[in-house]
Formats: sequence, structure tokens, C-alpha cells
Amino acid sequence: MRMHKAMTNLEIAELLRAVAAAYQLQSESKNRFRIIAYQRAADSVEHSSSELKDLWDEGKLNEIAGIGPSISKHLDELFKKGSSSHFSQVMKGLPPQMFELMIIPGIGAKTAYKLVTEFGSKISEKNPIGDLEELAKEGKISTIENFGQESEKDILRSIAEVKGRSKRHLLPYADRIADEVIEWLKKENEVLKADPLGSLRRCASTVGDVDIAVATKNPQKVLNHFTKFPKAQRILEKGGATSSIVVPSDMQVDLMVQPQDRYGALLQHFTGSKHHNIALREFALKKNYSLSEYGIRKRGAKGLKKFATEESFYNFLGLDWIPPELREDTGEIKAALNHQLPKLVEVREIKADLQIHSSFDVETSHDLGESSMEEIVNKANSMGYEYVAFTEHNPSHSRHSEGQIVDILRRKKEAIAKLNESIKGVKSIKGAKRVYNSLEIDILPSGKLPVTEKGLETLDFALVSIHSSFRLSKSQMTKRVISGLMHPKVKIFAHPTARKLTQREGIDLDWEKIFDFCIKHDIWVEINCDPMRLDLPDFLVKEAVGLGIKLTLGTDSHHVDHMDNMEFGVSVARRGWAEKKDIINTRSLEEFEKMIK
DNA sequence: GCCGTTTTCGGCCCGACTGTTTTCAGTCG
Repeated sequence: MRMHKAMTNLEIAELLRAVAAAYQLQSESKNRFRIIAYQRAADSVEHSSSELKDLWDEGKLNEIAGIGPSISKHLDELFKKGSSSHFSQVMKGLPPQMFELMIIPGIGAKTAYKLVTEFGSKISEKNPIGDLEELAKEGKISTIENFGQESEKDILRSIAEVKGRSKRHLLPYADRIADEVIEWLKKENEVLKADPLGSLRRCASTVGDVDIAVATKNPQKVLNHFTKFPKAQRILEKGGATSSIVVPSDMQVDLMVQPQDRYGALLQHFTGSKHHNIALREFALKKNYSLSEYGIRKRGAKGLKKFATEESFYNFLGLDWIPPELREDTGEIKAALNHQLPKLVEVREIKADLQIHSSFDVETSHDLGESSMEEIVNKANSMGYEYVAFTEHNPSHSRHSEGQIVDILRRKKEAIAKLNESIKGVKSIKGAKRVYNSLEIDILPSGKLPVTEKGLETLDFALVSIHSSFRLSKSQMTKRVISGLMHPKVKIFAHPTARKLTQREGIDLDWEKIFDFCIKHDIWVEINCDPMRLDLPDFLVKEAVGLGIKLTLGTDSHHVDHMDNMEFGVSVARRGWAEKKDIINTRSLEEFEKMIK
């Protein structure tokens, strides 16, 4: 039998969306909710933290919300045979081009189908979007029934948008822009309150648009002031309650304005996430309430209950206020109902930075830090830390003999001993009482570590991580990592997925096995605070926390300024429901010292 | 087609915008 390459979650989600689109073309009204069911299943599959194929192997498909007996049956066939007769049947006769056209904003199933059937082979399978663009430019679209000049222009605009679709932005850039906009807004006296919204407020690892809420009695004046933001390159729209501008890096900034007595509902609605809001409205519906960005309405009754704060909004529904980082529909509503929300870890509780690269020359083949050990200790002092760990990359084993590597590591050990000597007993100095001698060691593709026993002996503890051969199979990669974690000096598995946001996907690992090993051998898992990594990712943090795995925060700083990125790592921890107890570097120096021995 | 601390049957999130329309369908966030 021919082996099919297992479909990824994203591919399965696309397939389910295609099935939903196919049902949309059938006009029977009973399909209405079936369409929604398929779209929901697609969303859930896309956001699932485990590969669907693995769940299927274990007979756990039903654990995915939105997958019931019927879809489950079709997926079973899909995994067994490589296709599903039911899905094929539903999509029979539909032109494949239409699914690609649906990428274009404003074009849904019906519009896509109509366009493809109308123009036939003029919209090719090879380049449907390009062909549609040509047709629009030639003015052919506006000749079709129910399409006019405006829809033609819309299609051209949207295609241009898809082509130049700017990537999502890293969290710190969005954060900085939002700060600047809010600072600018507050220069206008009519601005009573201003806060970021959306994925930025939820501290997602990447952000599309920046959305900002303002409470005011004078919307027009605020919106006018907003469009004069000095860095605004373009004004996209300016309405009565919203306005949009574009700032450098092609970032869109939207402003939403409401009177102060409705500000709570506004914040709640536009903070999202979409899935959280849907779940919340379904919850409210059972109590016969209908929610919107304006407030809460009793179903069938007139009048709107307004909310000045989000706390009062959630409390009205019988829920505790839910921190924005948790609003992803992963159980937070139930927890809020039962008063069982976690007490999330906070930046001020962090007492150490457990991944820093100094400029001490360990003659590594990777990048060295730019700041001296002394500069870093001073910075740690100013941040109120009690300890730090120096974790330069291991010395290059291709350029040095084993003996030379040990010599280098001994020199580093001496330097750190001296540094500790110079600050030991100075009780009046807050922070950085202890400097730990560590090393970030590559896990080679073989699973071996490129530092010998004698070299490892010089360390207080070691971090290990992946920096090469990212595309090994899941089983090989899992074996490699576990082998790398074996040595007793190894305490921390650093940037575990090795992903680079907007650049590179993470490696393929059997997380159940990895986490299991970490629990049994008391290995800690890092949340790397580098904004381009934010690794362990939030959904895996949540799994790890659920299993009782201990996490560490490390900024991976290569310059003292990078040490300020700690807050972004804390955001990831919070998104993963982590409390103070789950994070190793909330421990005092005394506690940490005991744990490391 | 899914789902259940009011339901295993009878429900299923909300509002806005847009264009092509004389009352609405399609799409989006």
C-alpha cells in the first residue's frame, strides 16, 4: 500500500474550510449550521497543540472541540486511505480555483464560485488570482450580474493587499508604536482613557494591526487629533467612531472611540480573542443575555446595560475578571465562573535572568555577547535581580582540541569566581549577589554534547539547545533531545522549539515524551524572552504547567539592553497560565542555590 | 454537524459594512 505523507493540521483545516465552502453553495437552510460546524472544526484543528494525526493514532480525535462523530468518521477514512469519500462527494464538480480566490478579502465561497463559473478557463488553475486581476483591469468584472464598478475596484484593491500583505509584526515593535500613539493621544484633553486592544493587549507573540481604545465625550476631536499622529503615513478611513492610519513598517493603527460609561464593553469586545468572545456570548446566552461592544442586553427586552469597566462587565455575568492573556477560549470562562483563575506570574516577581551571553571570549563558533560581565552585573543590580547566569555558547569544537576547550572553560570559571569574590558579602548592594557559571551547549544531531566531561565539570549547570539540523524527523529529533538532556550537569532545555518568529517553523518533537523526561529527571524548560523566539510557545507552556514542569525565563541577551526583554517572556508565561510557583527564577538566591546542587 | 452544571433535542454570537439593491445577501472582525 502506498504510504501517504501525513497531512498537517493546517492542511486538514484548509480541507475542512473547503468542505464548509462547498456546503455554503448549497442553499438548503439545514446546511446553515453544518457550515458553521465545519468552520469551527477547521479553526480548532488549526489551533490544536497536538498533530491531529497523532491524536487519531491514539484514538483521541474527539478530544478536539468541534469534532464529533460525523467529522471524526470522515477524518478516520482520510487518515486510513489518504482521502475521504464524503469530502470528495461534497466538493464534487467544484472548480479548485475558487478555493484560492477565497484568500482575497471580500471574496467568500459564493463570490468565488460565481467568478470561476462565469469566466471558465479565463481563470486558470495555475494562477487564478493573477487571472482575476487581469479581468478586473480589463473591466470585465463589472459586466457580470450583481457586480458593479465598485466591486471591481474592491477586487483590485484586495488583490493588491494580498500581494503586498505585510507580515505580522513582532510584539515589541507593536508595543512601542502603541505606546507612542497613546502618548500622542493623551496630549488631547478630550482623551479620558486610552488603552491598547486586540492581540497586542493579549500579548500574542506576533501582532497584525495595532488597535487602541479611547474614552471621550468628544469623539470627533479625538479622531481628528489621532489622524495627525506625526508618524502617520496615510489615513485609511475616518468615521464617526473609528479611524485608521498607517505608520512605518506598513503597520495599521485603528482607533475605537466610545463614551466613558461604555468603555468597559468596548475594551472587552475589541480585546477578543474572537474565540473567547464567541464562547463568552454563548455562555451569556444561556443566561438570556446578549453581548456587544456597547454593553449587555436582556434578550427580548429593550434597554442596554452599560459598563464603564471590564471588571463590571465580567462580574455582571457572574465571572471573575479574566486577564487578557488568557482570553483564547482554552478554559478561562469555566475557571472564571468557578473562581479558579490562576494568579499569573508578574514581572516584579522575577529575581534572575537565566540566559545571558557576556563578551568573555569563549572562542565559540556562534555569536558572542557585546557587553562585559561587569556591565551585565550592574544592569542586573539596577533591575533588582538576586542572581544571573552567564551562558555563552560552547567553545567551537571544530577549531579547538578537547584540551583547549577545557582550558577556556577553566579561565571562564576563574573570571566568574573573581567576580563573585568582588561582590560577595556586600549586603548593601541589592541584586546580583551571585553570578552563576553556565554554558549554552549545542545538542549535536547525534544527540551528543560537544563538551567533554572535564569541561562540564567546570560549570555550575548547563543549558542545552538545538542550533543545527532543524529538519530531522520527529522520532529522530526526540531521541536527539532526550540524549542531550541526559547529562547530570544539564538543568535547562533552552528555546525548545528553536523557532524564529516570521522566519522559521519550530522543530518536530514528541512533546509528551520530552515533558515526561523533564518531569522524571527534574529538567527545567526555558521560556526564551528574545522577541523573535518567545520559545517555549504559549500553548506548550500551558501543557507544561498542567504537567507540573518547572520553567525558567532567560532573555538570551547578547547586550545589556536586551535584558529588558524579560517582560515579553513573562507575557508568554502568563499566556500559558503560569503562576509564580511554576517559574524557577522567581525563587530567591538561597532557594535557587539549593535547587541547583 | 456539534453539544449539554437548566437540554441527548433543539438550539446554535453579534453588529457593521458594502454594493447592488427597493429589502437584502455576502463578508468580515
